[in-house]
Amino acid sequence: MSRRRGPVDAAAELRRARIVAAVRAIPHGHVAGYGAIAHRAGYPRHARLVARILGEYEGAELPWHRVLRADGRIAFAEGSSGFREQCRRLRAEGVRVEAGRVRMPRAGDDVDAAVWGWDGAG
DNA sequence: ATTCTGACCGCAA
DNA sequence: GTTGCGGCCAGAA
Repeated sequence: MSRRRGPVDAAAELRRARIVAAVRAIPHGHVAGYGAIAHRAGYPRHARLVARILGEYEGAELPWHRVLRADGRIAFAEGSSGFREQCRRLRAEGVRVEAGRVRMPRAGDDVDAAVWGWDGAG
């Protein structure tokens, strides 16, 4: 293949691998923000890259549904198939979703506190 | 190189 | 609570 094997591709693959690993590390029944995942993967300010990568893994074995926006809202447009699917999967593992959003501690102050923050259902 | 896009983020009003 | 806007950065055209 004529696929480039240079350092740029290598770096991109590493980013992808680290981000996927961070997503897989989210415990069952918990959620995390795009930015938090990026930060934890070692790439702060790469929230949009996380979103992009999740899209590539659509359907693959990856708990993509546990990734939400920083404010706890589902990133898909309300009513879209993606929105409904994510909502369904979250509820299936006991996460409380109200009006397309999950209660999350505020990101920004203490990143670590926000990373695996969950809805507090119980 | 330049331009456009996006499952985003933070802050201000 | 909401909306708007600038900032952010990798990928694709």
